[in-house]
Amino acid sequence: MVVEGAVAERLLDDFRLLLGAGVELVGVDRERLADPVGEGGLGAHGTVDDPGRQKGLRPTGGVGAVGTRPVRPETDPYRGAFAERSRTPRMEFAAFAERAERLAAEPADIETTRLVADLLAAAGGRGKSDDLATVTRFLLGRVFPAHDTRTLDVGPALCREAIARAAGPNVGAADVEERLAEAGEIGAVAAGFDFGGQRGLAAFGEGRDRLTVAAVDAALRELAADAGDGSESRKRDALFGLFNRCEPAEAKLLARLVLGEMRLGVGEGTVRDAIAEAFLAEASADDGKEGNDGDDPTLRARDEAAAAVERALQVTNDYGRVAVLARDEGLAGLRAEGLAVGRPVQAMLAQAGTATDAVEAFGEVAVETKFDGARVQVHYVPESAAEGGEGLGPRVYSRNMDDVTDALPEVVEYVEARVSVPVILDGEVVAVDDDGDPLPFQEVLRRFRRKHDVDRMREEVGLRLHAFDCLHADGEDLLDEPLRARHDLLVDVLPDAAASVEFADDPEAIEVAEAAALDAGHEGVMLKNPDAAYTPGDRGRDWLKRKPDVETLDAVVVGAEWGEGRRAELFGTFLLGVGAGDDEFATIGKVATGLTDEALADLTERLKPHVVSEDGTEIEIRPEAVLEVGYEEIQTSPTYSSGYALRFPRFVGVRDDKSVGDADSLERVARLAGDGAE
DNA sequence: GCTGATGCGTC
DNA sequence: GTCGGAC
DNA sequence: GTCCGACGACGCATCAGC
Repeated sequence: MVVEGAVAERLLDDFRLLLGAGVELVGVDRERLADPVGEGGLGAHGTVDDPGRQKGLRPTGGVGAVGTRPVRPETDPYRGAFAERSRTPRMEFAAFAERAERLAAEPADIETTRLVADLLAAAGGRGKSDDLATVTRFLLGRVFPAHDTRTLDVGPALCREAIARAAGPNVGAADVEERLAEAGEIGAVAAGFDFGGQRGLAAFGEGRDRLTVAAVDAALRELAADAGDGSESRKRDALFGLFNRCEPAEAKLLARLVLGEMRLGVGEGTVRDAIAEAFLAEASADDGKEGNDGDDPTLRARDEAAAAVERALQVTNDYGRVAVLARDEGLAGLRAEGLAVGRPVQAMLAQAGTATDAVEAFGEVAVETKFDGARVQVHYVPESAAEGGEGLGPRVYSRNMDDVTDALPEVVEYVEARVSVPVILDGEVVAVDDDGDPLPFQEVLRRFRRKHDVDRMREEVGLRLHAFDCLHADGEDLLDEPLRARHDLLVDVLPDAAASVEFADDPEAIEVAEAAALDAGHEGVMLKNPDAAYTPGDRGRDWLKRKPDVETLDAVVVGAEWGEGRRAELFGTFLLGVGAGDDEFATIGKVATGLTDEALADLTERLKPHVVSEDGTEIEIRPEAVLEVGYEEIQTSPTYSSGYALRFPRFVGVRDDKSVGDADSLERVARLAGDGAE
């Protein structure tokens, strides 16, 4: 184990604190001591959550801060919760790993939810420990909640190196890579080495050096906070130290955790339901007396509990926090987590659908332009509208709730100039040229998360906000209002600038609108239910997105990569080329989706004999097979030799009727890229 | 100071 | 983002 | 319907290494 100076210092502090506080050493559960001493005290204190250590702003709201009161980005509602961390037994990382194994092995949804609920209950029995938030996030492969700017900055490469080091002097990064190719999954690779488990630091506390969930969490938070010169090797050291203390099952979980790929078959939906099941069961039971199958009160209560958890997640986007809230404050506490200006909400999402689908489902359809940009949410409390307090300058959040305000001064100015009441707006930021015409999505990317030279780039690529929804206006929360009403209010708060909507009740009219949108250079149209509420985070049927049917290209397979996970035994990706004369092929991208298991197996078998060379993950394949590949758009590419790449490539079929010479040519691709018409 | 590798987040 | 598979 | 995982391209930020 490597203990950095700061950690060591804190360890000592921690110990002094314990003694200084007059904690009785006699008769104290030995586990209470084993934690701060044996494992280095990494997780035994609240300092890791010190807001001062954060890289960026963490704009949040106080509990129940509904209405127009701005929430200062500087406040941190987590502080209180973590300040009271108890020094009580912690869940061992091995125990978590063991339960994770069982989860991964469980195929049935309902049983999975129960297992997760059990795990949450074990991690956070009320008043016993505070592993609940951590375990909840870990289950989803996260150390930090989604709405938190911190990142580990540890990816596959660094992880492999750390594993190699922990595996011993005879193991190099290349060996790890080889095993990865074999196993198809980093967790299995990590579990395959003997890292020494708990033997390493047996000197401490009679061999009690087992990793705890809290220790892993704290170590990863330390690691995330590191930056600057030498940080990469320090991160590698830290990770190495952790692996060194891992039994195989723990190593597997740790590797997956740092890469955010838990592969437990447990996602957000499962955790959401499990939180309700674990901590709101009493609420359900209270309501549920007798059962009549039509409207079973037990079921209704369960739905209510799940709904309360869901709503709290929509506004906080922090699974750990919501789990704690559900446990400690129940339904009432969850329901108190309302909308707050200054705290981003999950964005409402759309499914694919056609004009006919929309008309059939909604009758009258709200038709909007689908812009090819980046989704943003704008929160603003004008100085003049702040009740007594200060206003909140416009804050702009990405779909993932990252604060992107600084990169988008146009949006800030635009909103400041027009809006005079507190608002939460939903919209899309698009890149535009000097005439205001839309530019390709790639141009948006050049601006979106930029930190440097924002003003200079502004001259080159302009941005424009198209606001299309309003979640809060002048003290009123609008989530439950129908789209129609929300749009009316949007027009009220942004008089000359709200994105336009037109209403249509037949598919032909919608198609006309779609053609007009495409003609103007946009991506397609959104078809929305005018009577639907705004359901954050939901990809339901109330919003449909309609884009032109995919175009296809016949391309030659010139390479492949081995798959991971369920595709470990197969090629998972195919490198594509188009004819560039003289039996040469210029690469134009890779395709990996759209293949059924069967098609993938067939292609793998068929192409294996044509493998020319294998270099790490890269496999070169003799041009032999032609694939029909669908795509959304042809982009210019700095990566591929053709100079072009396909956006959203997907496998459509094998063109057995075509030889490689009949595949599409670079010439044709260039023509298609030119103006979309041949 | 520059370049390439790596990681992250947008679609 | 897209898509297939499992439930 | 919903959830989950196995994957695509791009551009910016950051760090290592020259």
